[in-house]
Amino acid sequence: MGTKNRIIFHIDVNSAYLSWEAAYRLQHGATLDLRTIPSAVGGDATTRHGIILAKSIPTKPYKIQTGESLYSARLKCPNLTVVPPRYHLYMQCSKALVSLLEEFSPSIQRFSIDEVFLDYSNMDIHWGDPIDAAHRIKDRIKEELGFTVNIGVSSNKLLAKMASDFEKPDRVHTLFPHEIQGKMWPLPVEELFMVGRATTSKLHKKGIFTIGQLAISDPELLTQWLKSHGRLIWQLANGLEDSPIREDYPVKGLGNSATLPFDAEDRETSHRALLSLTETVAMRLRDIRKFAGVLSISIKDRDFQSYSHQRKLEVPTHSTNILYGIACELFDELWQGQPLRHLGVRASQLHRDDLYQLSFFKGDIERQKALDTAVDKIRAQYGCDSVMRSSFLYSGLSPMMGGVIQEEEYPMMSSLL
DNA sequence: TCTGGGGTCCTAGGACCC
DNA sequence: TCTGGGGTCCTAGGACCC
Repeated sequence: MGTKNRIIFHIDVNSAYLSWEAAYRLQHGATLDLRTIPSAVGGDATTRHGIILAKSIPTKPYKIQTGESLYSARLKCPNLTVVPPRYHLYMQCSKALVSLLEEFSPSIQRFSIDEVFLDYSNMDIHWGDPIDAAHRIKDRIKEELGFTVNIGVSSNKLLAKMASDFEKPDRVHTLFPHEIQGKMWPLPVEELFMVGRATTSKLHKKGIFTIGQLAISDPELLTQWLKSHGRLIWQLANGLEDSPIREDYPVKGLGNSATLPFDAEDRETSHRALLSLTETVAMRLRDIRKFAGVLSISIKDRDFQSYSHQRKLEVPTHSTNILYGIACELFDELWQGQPLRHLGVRASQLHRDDLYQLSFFKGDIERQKALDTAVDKIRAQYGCDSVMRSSFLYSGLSPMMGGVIQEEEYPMMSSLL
């Protein structure tokens, strides 16, 4: 990777879930464009998933935040139109976006479902001036896919990402190093990537309110005070960032968690929820041919207090039954008896699933593997609900909890961009 | 019926070893 | 005896991102 004269694009779908929903509905006969009215994509409050996942630009005056409860959003904006999410649709839209972008550069990093970095360095011989090319890309996405994006253009990923966050929608913005003082430093410090709620409040207490004030602070003092994070945000405030576009890199861990439709008050119900989550996690592990080296469970009680417990496995595995057994042991060691709102299961320290160590349990491993393989095949052919454990009948719990099964697992965001 | 679910990375303390 | 110190591994919790 050349360090000089890189040209990086950051493509950010405007109000992604909502735009995708609106585009899909228009293509299927709807006459009203959700993007033109105060509207939001939100979860189902009756099953305690009632939060705002995405909101339209006309909701701006109401100051509704993503992640806020529907209840509170409707207090702020009584005529808010809320539609339920369709994650499979959003993954298809994301995929279509990436496919289109791949025409313009071989070096692309999918940063999240709705954000992509594209390395345009040396691509001007094919597609011309970067700013012109960014406009053409943006316009093609609008025409061919039916939704708008912002494109940020700069010489590194951080600045490109900050640029794409400027005025929306359907815009191309630049933020080259010489523009940092004028365009980025006046912004509130909380708008800097990696400055979240906790850091914002600490910075405010020290009188730092803008990105510029952070940038001219003493990096040594920031480092003493906020450890490595202090140095990181000082560098980002100064536009100093040089990470490469990472086309593919290994997934570090994967997990599923869910807020239950009702509190789990007894051990059996919690175990059943853990089984449901473990089914999904283990199937995903098998799908990417990885063993879990560590299994973690997490719980959240009525007061939103979270606890977690994890264990390194003596023998890494992706067997549903073995992982479920460990999840239950971890749960029994962790749970204090209080009603639980939320449970999670997560696998980390992933290892390749070939070349596993010979052990006394090899016969058992092979037997578990044969069972899992059979179930995976049936589910692939007839759907996830074609095979389920009888304990889920009449339990009020889904046999495979945890969002969407991805077609391809790809790693999501890292703080290193 | 107020508060989701998917990730990555860092820190701090204790165990353990030399 | 009156209290080393460096290194690694493991675990829990918290910060951040979308």
